[in-house]
Amino acid sequence: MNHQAATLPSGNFGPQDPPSMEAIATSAWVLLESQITPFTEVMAIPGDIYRAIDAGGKKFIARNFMSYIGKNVLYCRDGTGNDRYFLGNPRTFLRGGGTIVSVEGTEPFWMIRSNTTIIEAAAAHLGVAVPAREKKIPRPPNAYILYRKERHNIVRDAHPGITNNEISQVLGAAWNAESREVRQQYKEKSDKIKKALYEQHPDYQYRPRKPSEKKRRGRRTASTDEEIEHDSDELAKPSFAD
DNA sequence: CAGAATGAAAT
DNA sequence: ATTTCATTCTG
Repeated sequence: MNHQAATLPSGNFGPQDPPSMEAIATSAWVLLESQITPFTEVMAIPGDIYRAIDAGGKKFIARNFMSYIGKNVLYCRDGTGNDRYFLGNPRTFLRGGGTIVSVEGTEPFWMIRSNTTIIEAAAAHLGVAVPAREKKIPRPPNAYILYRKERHNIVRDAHPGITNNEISQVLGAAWNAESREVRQQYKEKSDKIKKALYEQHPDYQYRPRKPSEKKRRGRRTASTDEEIEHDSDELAKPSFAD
């Protein structure tokens, strides 16, 4: 990191002496990237750096970060008085206690609960690859899943009162006993389905939830009383001091 | 939701 | 190496 924040040209510099906007954005990204952890959902960008980056650079950074968190992102100005901006998924901002207000035809604004003032929002739509409301695309079924799906009812009818778990055991054994040819056929089927999915959703990407916060929406489980999920909010959520 | 089976894909 | 989730449905 040879470029420090202070080194970055702040504000305006003539078009005659452009220190390469690309270089600025790139070094800014390098700097920002260092603050990314597996739990990062929101990135804090120092005001001077933010202002030194042009629209293209912001887009560039936004894209990079998007690929990190796999979510749509939005720039927001910090409303707590700190000279910095946040980049992250709108939902995360909401979770932090803020409110994003979007007036028709206008760019979205971000408001902080404790603040009556509307904070100006920066660059909104990154106008790309963000299908806005991309519904959750189910991951494609693998060969065995297809196999099981097919015979589920069959086995079910053949064994009154059989439980699903048992069906899984039965079909699991059947699957392993199946010839390579047969399994290969299902494999091809699954590949075909997968391929179709990728064609239909070019930007589809499997994104498993963070290990251990599985099928649990909103709540925290302390089954064994182990360490409670160290909230990814720690870093994710901009701290709003009242 | 857990769970049971397998496998793909992500971390 | 480990974890999620895709399929299905009862408990």
